[in-house]
Amino acid sequence: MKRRTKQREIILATLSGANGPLTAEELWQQARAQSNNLGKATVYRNLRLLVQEEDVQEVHLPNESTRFEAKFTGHRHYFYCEKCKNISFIQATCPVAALDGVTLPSGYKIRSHSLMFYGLCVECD
Amino acid sequence: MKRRTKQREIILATLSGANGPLTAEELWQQARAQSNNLGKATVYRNLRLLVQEEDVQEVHLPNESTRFEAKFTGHRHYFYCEKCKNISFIQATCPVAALDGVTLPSGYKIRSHSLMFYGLCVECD
DNA sequence: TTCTTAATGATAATCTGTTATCATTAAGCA
DNA sequence: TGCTTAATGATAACAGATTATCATTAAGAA
Repeated sequence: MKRRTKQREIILATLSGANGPLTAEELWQQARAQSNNLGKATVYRNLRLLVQEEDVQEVHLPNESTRFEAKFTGHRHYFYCEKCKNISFIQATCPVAALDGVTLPSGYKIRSHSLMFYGLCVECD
Repeated sequence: MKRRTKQREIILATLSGANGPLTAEELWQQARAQSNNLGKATVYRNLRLLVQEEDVQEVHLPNESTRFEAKFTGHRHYFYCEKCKNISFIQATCPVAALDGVTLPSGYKIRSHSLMFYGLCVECD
């Protein structure tokens, strides 16, 4: 039977507390603060499991390896700070949402989109 | 001294003729049609060179390895067809451009953005 | 045309991210 | 508490993309 482990709790808690999507590596580094001999394989194993169970979702961003974030049902975008290199969630009315479901003049039918901003975050500006 | 080779011409011509950004692998496959024993290392070498000289630019898209396209000075977006998996350029007024240079309420200063559409292309719809 | 050497093609090596292996640990039912 | 076995931690193995190596080829000045 499936077991509820301390490690999985920590992994999910770390993701839930993050203010942006994390790579497996970043997650491992942060989660180790709670469980100092946490194995990297355990992080990958649990991420796969959590994604299957839909408690966690993958995020694919330009020029970045796969990131993970705790389940979020809304629509939001990401902000990459060119100085500190951190990626955080950003709250802003989506200026593109109106296009979803639309067929462009060229004949392409849009089902969804991915929008990412680059610039300077609050701390770095 | 730097030499103008047949291989580099073919690589650049292939990129210029493409209707979307290509991965090094795709570029290699296509360019080999013109030069059937073109080496993959040559493709990588020339891509690096062409990027340095700014005749070619890299494009980083979500969940995709680095792609390359011939220099283009405007602003455009990409369309990923969920059926045929091809990525093509798309012409559309940018609904996000107005945000560039803007500082959001949260304090994030936007310098640029990356917008990508997912859906069905003309051939697949 | 000849000659120098930049560039090439083939392939081995490297790097990064992820998965498999396996002995050991611990979740949680009896 | 004891027992079964799912899950873990350490590490080797793997996969894909990119770079280095090196003998060979060919660009282009003389």
